[in-house]
Amino acid sequence: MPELPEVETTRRGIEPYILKQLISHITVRNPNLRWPVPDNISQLVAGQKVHQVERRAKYLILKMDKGSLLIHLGMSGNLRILEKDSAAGKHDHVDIHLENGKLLRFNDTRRFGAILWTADAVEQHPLIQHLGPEPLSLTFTADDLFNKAKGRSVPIKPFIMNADIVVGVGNIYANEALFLAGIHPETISGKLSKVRIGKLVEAIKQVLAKAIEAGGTTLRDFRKTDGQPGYFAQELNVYGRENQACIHCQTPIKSFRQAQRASYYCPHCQKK
DNA sequence: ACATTGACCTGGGAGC
DNA sequence: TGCTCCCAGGTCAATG
Repeated sequence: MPELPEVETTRRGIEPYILKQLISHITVRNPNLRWPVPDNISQLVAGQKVHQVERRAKYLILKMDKGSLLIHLGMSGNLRILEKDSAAGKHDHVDIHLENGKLLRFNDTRRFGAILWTADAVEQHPLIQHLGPEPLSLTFTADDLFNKAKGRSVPIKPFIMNADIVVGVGNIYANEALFLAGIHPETISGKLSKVRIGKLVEAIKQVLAKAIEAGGTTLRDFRKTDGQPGYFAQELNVYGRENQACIHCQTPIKSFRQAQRASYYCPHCQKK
């Protein structure tokens, strides 16, 4: 479900309800997520206050008194704020109870998500430590991406989806950014000029920023924490638009499988 | 070090 | 209706 804009939308949705609140306890109905939810998670977290609600890549980080709670939504995860006695459905795996009577509920059909605790600085955590720059930060530049692409033979699409290179760019926004930059998804990363890499960097920033503004992209099950869909789906130019006319030249959008993911592009506007 | 593929899991839709 | 197959927003681990 979520790429960076959807995770950021979720962060903004939950922050007002959990910031400066005390967590009373955590209920785990099914600990079998991508990694097991620690069986003592409730003892680890109970009684602590939430000091900050951050996002790093697609991780949500709740900074507490004695450490941080790391939450990843995987492909199908979502978080909702509910009243404490709300009935739990089939895929409502974890409830984080607040002392104010609300609860933060983690729902994840496919269970690719994760809820983990770390007592150390999150930057040192093995899942965080290797991550590349935030795409919307000043550290993500044409120079940075160009230097990383040097000598690399991977096609540009899987390259920008690699979180070691830059974080937060999933399948939807990789397709969209490449369209905006006029770059064919199969272009060899190391063969792109600095100018074209610069266009790509700007396209990634633009598409992610606009998607956050729109509250993310709702395709199937993504919902903001208030239950409303995100509205970026109507601004998609290529993703999911196979055989439909390109908005610039009317050429039918093409689709193919690349690194086991669906890629979409305009054969006229996007060159290798 | 880098590139590629498989694996995890559930549900929805297409086709027969 | 029901079965089988393919697909889905992520990303780590294993393999060359």
